[in-house]
Amino acid sequence: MASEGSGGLAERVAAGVLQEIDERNLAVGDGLPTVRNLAERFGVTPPTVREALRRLQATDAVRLRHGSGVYVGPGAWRTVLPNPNSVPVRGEQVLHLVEARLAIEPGIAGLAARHRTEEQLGRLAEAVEHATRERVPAGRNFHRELAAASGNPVLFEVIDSLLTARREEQRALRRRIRDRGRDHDQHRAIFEAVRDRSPAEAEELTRTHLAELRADTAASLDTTEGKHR
Amino acid sequence: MASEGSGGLAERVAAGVLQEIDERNLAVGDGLPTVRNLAERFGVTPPTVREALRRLQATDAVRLRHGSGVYVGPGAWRTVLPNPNSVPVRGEQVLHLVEARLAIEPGIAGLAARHRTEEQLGRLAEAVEHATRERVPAGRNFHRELAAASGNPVLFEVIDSLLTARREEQRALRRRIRDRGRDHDQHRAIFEAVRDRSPAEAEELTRTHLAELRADTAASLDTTEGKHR
DNA sequence: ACGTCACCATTGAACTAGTCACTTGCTCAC
DNA sequence: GTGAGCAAGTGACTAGTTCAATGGTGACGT
Repeated sequence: MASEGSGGLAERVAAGVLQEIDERNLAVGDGLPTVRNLAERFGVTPPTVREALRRLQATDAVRLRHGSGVYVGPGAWRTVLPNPNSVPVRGEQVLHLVEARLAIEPGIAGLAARHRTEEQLGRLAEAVEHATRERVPAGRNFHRELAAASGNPVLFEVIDSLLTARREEQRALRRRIRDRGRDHDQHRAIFEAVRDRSPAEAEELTRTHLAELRADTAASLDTTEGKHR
Repeated sequence: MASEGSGGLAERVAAGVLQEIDERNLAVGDGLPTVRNLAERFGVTPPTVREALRRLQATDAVRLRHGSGVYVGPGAWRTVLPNPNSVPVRGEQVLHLVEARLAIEPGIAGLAARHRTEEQLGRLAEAVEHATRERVPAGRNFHRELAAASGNPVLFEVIDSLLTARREEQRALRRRIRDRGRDHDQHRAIFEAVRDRSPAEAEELTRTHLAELRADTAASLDTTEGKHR
């Protein structure tokens, strides 16, 4: 009796849940009805609802907390996502990842220097400070905040996806190849260019920063894979 | 009895399936074991396997064909994906989408002019010709081939994601605002710059091409939403 | 000998019914 | 007031079964 949409039942339920999130203007963290409730609401059984929720969970559109409930996640409104299914990856791909950032991020830095707000600048400053103080991972947060300061959420999502993808491989690589000091100095320089609204300078600093990262990555790959190639 | 990994059973099964795809060097289109087979192999029941497969289906890592079997999809090795759950979107986001492309694609055109192979050039030429001949959507294929010619699969995935996301909204917009003739001329000009290995020219032509698209999109949004804002 | 079509085994899709395990909040003893 | 513990609610998973789509196989007609 149900409307014969396209695709399976689970897909239609997923679309329905998403539609409800949109119509009721639910925000991230808000709770959804229980699985059983959704099941009878859509005229299907719990396992089918679970399939639909798994599909939405893959893109972080919903979050399932065992024993608690189903909640809205931040992935519902994104246009581009990192692949949540990390297949082990060839070293060559890590290099492609860095080169993609080298192609994209300088322009973003330029946009950030032009369109940043005071609040975004503050968050960027905090990222620089935090990394200097704590001596932790550093890079990830800085580059995310830089992308956020561009004012374009889609660009932020792209950079966020590139930084998230293959995070573990990147971490393993960077652990042995980079001295953090230079990273921090370069980050600070980029920050200052953004603060002073100097697009060209921010762009160029970001380009050299990532070019060095690429060179280090390539060098590391040579020494790592050189023996069996 | 199973190893207490992290997350639910379905998540572990999904990881296991993915691992098997990787270990057995399966290619896109290859068939996977049946649901029942996978179920007993992982020591779970069919519904749980189905949940895992739904999760993988969301990113196009596997494809389920009713009555036939489960097959490997192209999404298993991607690093960035378009959001498969299209929530209706505000017009402002469409503008952000175009502006993101404006920030990213010129650099890609430059890379394509530098690193293109003859085969990639041929595919790009075919995209231009096909659009001119058939008078069909055009843009999508051209920009995809252009990104492919950059030689960086990650950049291709980024552009592909931006073109896929909100495809219907973009189509609806472009239908009324663009005369295809100018699009084709500009595409052809970009193609010639790539063919002649002129990075700077390819970059600049792409920039103006997308800048015009952005302007048209912005104008269209004004007339569309102007009345109720 | 060759092509066409009906048939059927295989396989995914979904349901029903039920058990298990985790979370949370409330109650009650201290 | 505070903490331990109980109990209701909820998601996670199982087991067995029915339905529907696919794709190959073999009979049939040409």
